Amino acid sequence: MNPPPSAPVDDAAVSNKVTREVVLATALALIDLEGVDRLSMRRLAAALGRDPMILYRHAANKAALLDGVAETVLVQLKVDPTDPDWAGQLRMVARDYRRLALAHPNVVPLLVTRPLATPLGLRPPGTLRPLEDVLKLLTDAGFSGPDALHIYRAVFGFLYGHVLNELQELIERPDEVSDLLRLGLHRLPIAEFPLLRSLAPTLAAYDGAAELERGLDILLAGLTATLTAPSAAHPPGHAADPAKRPRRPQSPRRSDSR
Amino acid sequence: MNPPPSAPVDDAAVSNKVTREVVLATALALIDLEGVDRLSMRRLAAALGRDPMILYRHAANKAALLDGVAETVLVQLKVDPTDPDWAGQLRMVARDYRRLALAHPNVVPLLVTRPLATPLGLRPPGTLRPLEDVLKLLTDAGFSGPDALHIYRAVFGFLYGHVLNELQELIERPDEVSDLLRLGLHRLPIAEFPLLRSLAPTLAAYDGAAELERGLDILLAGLTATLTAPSAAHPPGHAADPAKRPRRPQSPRRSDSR
DNA sequence: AACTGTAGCTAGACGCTGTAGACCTACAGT
DNA sequence: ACTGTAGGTCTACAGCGTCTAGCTACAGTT
Repeated sequence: MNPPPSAPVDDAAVSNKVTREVVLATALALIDLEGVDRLSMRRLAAALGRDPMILYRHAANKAALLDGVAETVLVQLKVDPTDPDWAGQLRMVARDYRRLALAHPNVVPLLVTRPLATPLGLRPPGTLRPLEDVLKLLTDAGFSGPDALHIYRAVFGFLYGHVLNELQELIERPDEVSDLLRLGLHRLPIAEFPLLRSLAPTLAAYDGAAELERGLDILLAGLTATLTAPSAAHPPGHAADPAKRPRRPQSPRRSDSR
Repeated sequence: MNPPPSAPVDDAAVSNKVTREVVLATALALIDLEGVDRLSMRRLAAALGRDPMILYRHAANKAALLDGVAETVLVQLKVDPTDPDWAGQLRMVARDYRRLALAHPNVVPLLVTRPLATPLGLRPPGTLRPLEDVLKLLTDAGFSGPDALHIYRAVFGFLYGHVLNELQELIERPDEVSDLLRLGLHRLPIAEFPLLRSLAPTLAAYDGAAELERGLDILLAGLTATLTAPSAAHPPGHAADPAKRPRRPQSPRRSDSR
């Protein structure tokens, strides 16, 4: 019955039914375009061609609406909890998360900030889906519950941090030629920030994807070394070897209620 | 004519000169107390017992004022770039950062969010001080500039992420007895989030300090393994020993420029 | 002694914000 | 015909950030 979603609702496309999805999609579009703090209920309503007050039919208040936007981005993060290659799967999730963050940089503040104000159980379910799925992935791979949680925290913690780092370095004035100028580093007193200034070319050549992979290399190697093999001290030397993964055969853990 | 208008809301001694430090300190106090979004220019001014417009004498606008608050917190992060034990020094910085974040949880959104809107060179200098100092620490230890930058990014990325993770899990209703209730996990449909619910006790028993140390163990070990000569660095495993750390007589590059 | 400059602060206003409350309309079920 | 409900609108209010103008107190100059 529904005609295709007809998403491009930017300038008052009227007469469309205003569903929650449309509201959130439009909000996301506006945020992508102008940033979070330029989004007001009235602007959003104007983009929908409606009265501001309809919005409150789909979100209790503005904060809830922003939670919804964060959720719509985060539900795109698919985890396959049946993948036997847990490390590879985590890698893919990490790449996916990075991709989402780069696609919606203006939403990242919401992504990292909103959960700080909301207890776990009250967060939008779409936000918790990846957590649950990763836990399933890891427990099925043989990790204990607490270890699975530990790995989740380590990987996603690193992921949050990486994304924030990468986005921070993205801000620049691309019209400038010299690296120093693009990054605004010329404003820094040379005497106080000699190294930072001298690293301008390196800063400008930041390769987020590679950096992410290297971090994951280290993290995953370290995690398996400390968690799965109880006695093995980590053998350093090589870093990237996504193919081999030590796996402990174990009967799949059933979902137990407490 | 008017004696100071009315009762100072906070502990503001009214007849005090309103300096930038006082403004920022009061703003920080208000944020610690009520959170960032309850801070308005008018409230802040009221806490100072003054007209809102004085604030613009010390900050160009509200965003700049928030930058100032973030800076006042961040300048407390001291790095000793002369410490020969670079890994130990990074550990201490990490612990310090975590301590600051826990002391001012409401400021953390500012800490991670504001740099996203400001190019490196335009950030408040206090914000960049730790970066420069860590770079000095690492280059003095023999790392190349790009490697130093890489290590900085890895450690601080992890640090950002860890702090966000830890603060997220802090939110709860402590009046509830059961872990499930405290975290609000009882609201989640059991069928969809079995693992998450079953891990309530583990979630509740989160030990942020230990988690940070373990992450640093992995990260620092992995970094030294991949970046320097394959000579073994300090052993991971157990963490807390801020006093002394094994030192590596490093050869490659000693850039002692000044 | 009067004049000017300036630093610190205040008063008022403007346009914008989030959202409460009343109200309207169209339609479904009884 | 009556009632309930979902969707939508209008008006209004308190609060927001910040612009402009102005006040006071004092320094230095003439």
